[in-house]
Amino acid sequence: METSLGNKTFTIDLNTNPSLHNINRSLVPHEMLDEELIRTREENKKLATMLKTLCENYNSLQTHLIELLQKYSTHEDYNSKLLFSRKRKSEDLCCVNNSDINFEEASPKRPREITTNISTVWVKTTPSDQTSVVKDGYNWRKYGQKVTRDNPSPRAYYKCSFAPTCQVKKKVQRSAKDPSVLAATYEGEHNHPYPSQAKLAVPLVNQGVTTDPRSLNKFMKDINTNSIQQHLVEQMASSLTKNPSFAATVAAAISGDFFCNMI
DNA sequence: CGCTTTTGACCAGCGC
DNA sequence: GCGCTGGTCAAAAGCG
Repeated sequence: METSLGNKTFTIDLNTNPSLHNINRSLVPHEMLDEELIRTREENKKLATMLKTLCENYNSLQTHLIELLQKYSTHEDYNSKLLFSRKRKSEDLCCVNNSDINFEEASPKRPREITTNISTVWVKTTPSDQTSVVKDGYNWRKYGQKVTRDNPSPRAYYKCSFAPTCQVKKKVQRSAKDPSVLAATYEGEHNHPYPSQAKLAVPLVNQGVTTDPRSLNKFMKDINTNSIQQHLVEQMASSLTKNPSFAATVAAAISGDFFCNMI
C-alpha cells in the first residue's frame, strides 16, 4: 500500500505469506500441532511488526494532516465572528490575532484577566449526538450557559477542574451553519500535566478537529466529505481486502494470543 | 455527602 | 443614559 499526500509518501507493507497456512498433512497430529504453533508464533511476530509499522505510518499521516490543516489558517478568517461576535473589542482583536495578549487595562470591579493562547477547535459530531461535549482529555466543570444572538444553539462555559490553580476556560457552541459541528474555544494555558495522554491523539483526528481558529470554510468542506479521513480509510481497507490471507492471518493471530505477545 | 450541572440574576462593554 | 449582549456568579437541583 502506498499513500501519497503532498510531498510525503507512506508505505504500508501487508505482505503476509498465504503459504504459511498450508499445513503439511503428511505429518502426524502431534508434529502438526508443534509445527502450527511455531507458524502461529511467527505470524504473531509478523503481525506485531505490521501493526507497529501501521501505527507509525498512521501517526505520520496524522501529523501531516494537522500540518495541512494549519496551512489553511493563513488564508481564512471565520470564527472570530462566530464566537466573539461584536462586543469586547479587545477580545475580538485577541481572537483574530490568535496570539498571546495581555490586556493593558482590567475592569475596575473584576480582577485583571490575563488571557493567553486562545485557540479554537472544530469537532465534527454525529447528527444524533446532541450533547455539547468536546472530549479533549481534560476535566472541565461547566459554570454557565448562554444563548447568543447569532446562534440558536446555547454556548456552554467550562473551567478546567483538573487542577484548582488552572485558569483555563473553554467555550463550546454548535456551529450556526452546521449544527453537527462543535466549536470549542480554549483560553489560557494548562499549568498541569495532561491527565490522560492516551485519550487525546487518535480521537482528535478521528473526530475531525482542526487546531486552527480561522480555517472553518475550507475545513468544513473536508469535514462534510471527510475526504482526508475517508481517503486514508479507503486506502487502508483496500490494501487489507486485496490481501487474500489477511482475514485468515488475523483469525490465526487472535486465536494465537496475539495481544499477549504484543505486550 | 460531595461534586457537577442548571439556570436566573448580575455586571461590564458597547452602540445609539 | 439606556438597552442589548456576552460573561460570570451562585444558589438550587441532580446525580452517583
